[in-house]
Amino acid sequence: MLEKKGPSAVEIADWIRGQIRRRRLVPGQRLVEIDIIRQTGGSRFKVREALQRLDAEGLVDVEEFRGASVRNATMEEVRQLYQARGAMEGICAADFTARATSDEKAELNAVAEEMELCVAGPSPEQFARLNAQWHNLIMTGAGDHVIKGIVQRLNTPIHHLVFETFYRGERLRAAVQDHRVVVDAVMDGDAQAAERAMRTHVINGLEFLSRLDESVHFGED
Amino acid sequence: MLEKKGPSAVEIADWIRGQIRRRRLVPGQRLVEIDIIRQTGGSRFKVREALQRLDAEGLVDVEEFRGASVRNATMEEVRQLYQARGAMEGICAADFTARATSDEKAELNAVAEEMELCVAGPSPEQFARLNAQWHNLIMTGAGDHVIKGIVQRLNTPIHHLVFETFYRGERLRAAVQDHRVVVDAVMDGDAQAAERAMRTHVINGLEFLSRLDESVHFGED
DNA sequence: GACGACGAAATTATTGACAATCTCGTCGAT
DNA sequence: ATCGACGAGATTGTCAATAATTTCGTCGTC
Repeated sequence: MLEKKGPSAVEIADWIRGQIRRRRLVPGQRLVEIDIIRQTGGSRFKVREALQRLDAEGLVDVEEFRGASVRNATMEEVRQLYQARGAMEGICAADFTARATSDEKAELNAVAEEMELCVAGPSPEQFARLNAQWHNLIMTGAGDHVIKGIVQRLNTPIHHLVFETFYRGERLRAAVQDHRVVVDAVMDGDAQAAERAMRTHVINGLEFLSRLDESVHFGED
Repeated sequence: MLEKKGPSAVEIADWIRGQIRRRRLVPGQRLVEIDIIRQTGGSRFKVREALQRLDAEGLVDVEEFRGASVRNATMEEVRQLYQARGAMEGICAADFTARATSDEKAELNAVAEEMELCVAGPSPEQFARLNAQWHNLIMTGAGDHVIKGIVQRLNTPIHHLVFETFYRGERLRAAVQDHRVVVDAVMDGDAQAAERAMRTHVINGLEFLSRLDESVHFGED
């Protein structure tokens, strides 16, 4: 799976995180050490260290003598993760407005325009890729690398939920409109407005998800 | 050190985190496995798992074949941690306003009043204890346990910095005033105002620290 | 005296064997 | 047929021995 002779604990954790993001590992599923050792080629020490890292992140649950399993986030937990993410990405939007170069702002605008075209095409994967690129551009251009790291860790448990919403055309259209408001504020140099718009955008995603949850309850096991 | 026969990785991590918070372990200092094993009574496995947890938190730096050392936060890192903390505690203040019981609000007010009396007495430890209690009351009463967990993890690298500011009378008086504004907004039921006030309060702490840093540079090694 | 190669000491990483614990199916008594 | 005790298998926890790597002091050469 990994070509190097000895993957580090971080690399193994990344691998497991990737499996969870792709839904190859689903909430509640047990993570048996031996299987991970076989699939990653890591030593037992490294695998257990990786599991502890993920437990510290809140992504898996490690219990004494019972091993690790993928944690199942409750709707309340999801709500708080979205709230936190909205607040932190809001900060980044404000910092981006104040600190990003004009090249970076132009690129942000370009990606937003590409997403506007992508709304029509029925490709959630493409839209999700552009969406991640757009959000990352802002956090990187803002220079808030610490906050970016926090957001990305917070995102893992809700990653598939975000993706889920991209199958709904109404959500795509709303997201594109939200992005436009953010980009406009950035271009105007209005940091406060950019922050508000970004936070609103993320909370909109949460509320869309809540309505979905009420009718479908796809997050249970 | 710990009375139980086998402390878990979480307990060892807590112990190390406590040592760092008390400045018994300072940034740059190396964490030798054998020493931690002797002091905590944990097994080698558990100690290494604990170090990985702390590395995931960003509190220590684990390098291949070189072991762990306490990370040294830059001023820019501190700024981002404060920004994130301010945003998240702001959310909690809003949620507290909307969701806390009147008993909890009364207790918050009581602690704030106790702090006002404590400004005169020259006991930074007592003030710090009350301060932590006040902030925790809000996060707990808001029901935002996930966010509370995030904030507490973010806080560790800057804990001693916060404490440092409590030796300055001007900071104590300013903090007490900030708290008063938050409590008033909570009592008025104005969630938005509570959020703004809380965020301002945390950012004020950061700015006080920045001014301190410019003149003293006590954070270097 | 400065510089670099060498090697001993310290520390971390890996491995295998074994102990402790949990899970789950089976069997027997009522 | 139902319930509980028992035990085999699976999985995790611990320990000790060894390998791999870094660190740092020493020595020799220029």
